[in-house]
Amino acid sequence: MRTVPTLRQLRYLVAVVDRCHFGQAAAACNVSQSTLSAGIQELEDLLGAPLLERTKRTVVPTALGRDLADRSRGLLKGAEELMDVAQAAREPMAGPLHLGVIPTIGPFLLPRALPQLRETFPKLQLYLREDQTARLLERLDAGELDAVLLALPYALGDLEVMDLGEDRFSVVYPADHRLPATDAATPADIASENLLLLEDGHCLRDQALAACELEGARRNTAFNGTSLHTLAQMVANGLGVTLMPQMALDAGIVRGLDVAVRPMTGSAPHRRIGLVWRRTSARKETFRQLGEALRPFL
Amino acid sequence: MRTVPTLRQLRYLVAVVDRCHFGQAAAACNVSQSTLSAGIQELEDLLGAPLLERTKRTVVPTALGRDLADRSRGLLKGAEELMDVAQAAREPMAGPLHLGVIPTIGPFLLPRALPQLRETFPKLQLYLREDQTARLLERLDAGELDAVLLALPYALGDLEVMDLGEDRFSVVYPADHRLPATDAATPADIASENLLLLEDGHCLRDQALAACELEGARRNTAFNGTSLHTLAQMVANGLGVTLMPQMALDAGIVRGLDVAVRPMTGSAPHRRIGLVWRRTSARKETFRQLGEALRPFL
DNA sequence: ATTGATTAATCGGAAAAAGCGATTACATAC
DNA sequence: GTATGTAATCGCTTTTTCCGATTAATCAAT
Repeated sequence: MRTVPTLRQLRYLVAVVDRCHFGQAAAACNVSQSTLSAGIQELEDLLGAPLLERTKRTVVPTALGRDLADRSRGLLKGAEELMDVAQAAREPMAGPLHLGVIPTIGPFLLPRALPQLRETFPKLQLYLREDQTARLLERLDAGELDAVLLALPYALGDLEVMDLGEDRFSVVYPADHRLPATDAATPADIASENLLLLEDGHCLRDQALAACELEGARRNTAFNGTSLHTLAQMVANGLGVTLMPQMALDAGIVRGLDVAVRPMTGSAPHRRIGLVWRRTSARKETFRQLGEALRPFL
Repeated sequence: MRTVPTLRQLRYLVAVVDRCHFGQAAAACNVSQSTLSAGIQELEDLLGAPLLERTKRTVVPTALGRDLADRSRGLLKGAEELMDVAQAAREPMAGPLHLGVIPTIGPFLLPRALPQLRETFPKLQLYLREDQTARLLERLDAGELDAVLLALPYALGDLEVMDLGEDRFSVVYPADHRLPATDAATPADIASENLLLLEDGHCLRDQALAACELEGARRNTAFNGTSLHTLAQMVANGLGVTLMPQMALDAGIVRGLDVAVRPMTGSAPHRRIGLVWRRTSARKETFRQLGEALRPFL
């Protein structure tokens, strides 16, 4: 069991490397300059190599110093995470939680679910960010978000997923449309129509096509909607038909519009709603409970 | 800047979680039982949550305790790595180094290079392991190897690669073969022959085929060699022709065999020799110097 | 039930460390 | 030169860390 540097020493190192100034680094660490200076020297003695060049009037970290400072940042972050894990274990449903949501879920699910969430978890401070899946996952990876509420299937990286349930697609078409008013629409019905979809980047676009076993390549791209509300308007104006998730219909997205809605036959085309988080996250229990609380609203 | 646990406390936690016994854990940490006991309590106070269940006579870690112990192991390992990085910066070419080598490089390159390496880097303790690329990379990932000497192209993960140079393929055929004794062989020449290759799993098999722009699918698989030496014997016995890297020829693999060797025309088919290591490795400078020292032997 | 053995927690005091303020040493700017 | 800004050093105090001894609790054997 070798002697290793203390986190305190590493914190000092990081502070100096960041600022190239002992005095300021000491202030940032809330210790005196002499204390910090001594700490750095201990570290250099222990490692047996210089970490800082003190020539001239300025301090410059050596290559080794920079390398070790980088690694130290990681270690310090890991130590902070320990605190987070413990805090989350003590009170899973308290504190700030940064949640990402995609635009085809957020506006429909959250207005219904949030009041109940606030009541059930009064100490939870929920910060929401709405964006497309890819960008939310970037932020999740970067640690800016704690979890993301999105639609599956989607090629996720090394994340943990909690499946919250399915969300079926229905066909929305103009009320005076020639489609026979039978119970359910078939993929063939849709294939013969002018199918309106969200613009590229929305996962719903690909998921809807895949779920209905339709080819996306030869789609009419002249009429791409920027939101599900836009799409509904476009259908009401007779521009074509569209696929709409049940969640949006439940939220009344076609209320007041002169359109008709039909379920789809057969394999019950749907997307799945999932809550995902980093495999290393400190708050898995928090997410699990959050997911359970959201489930009834699907 | 929050208060975080000390590495010392984390070491205590890991020791207890591993052994479920304060006394043994204390002994393993070279401290008294009272010291360790106090350290654990500090940690529990700091985190505000119990890490160990002390009911009955036995100690059982809580779920949180296990989780934190896992994370702590990572942090402690990271701290040890700091020491390694510093040590490697002080004396790059000293200490133990576990190097993996593939079978189509090791037996030809190392006998020539090792004496010189030993002389140039007398303090380097080189431990060698010979295996196929895929398995070496697994061990590299697991931290059992520090670096791997292999042949490219190969689909590597997130590794750093140092290119050491190219290694050309030549055609080896029986001395009495009908091939005209022109200077160089073409891919077409080879395509019409019974081409002998190493058995599956050897990267050389695919690399040779790719470099010569030959399709591998319809190859005769009845005669797969288990080593380049075997292949050379098979050619001498008139079973077909084969592709041999220059490195093996230089090492005299066909010496005493009744075969002929011809270079290949055109795009000079070759594999590249590379030294790879983990992007997070503590000893990049060591590997760089090692690579430079190996280069002249290609 | 009593005794003995094992184990973790607790306590008092010693040793080590971490920290501070003041001072020194050094380089640069004026 | 002198003033200024900076890091290193020194003496001293406070805090932390650690140990050995003791206590309290549990379990096993009698």
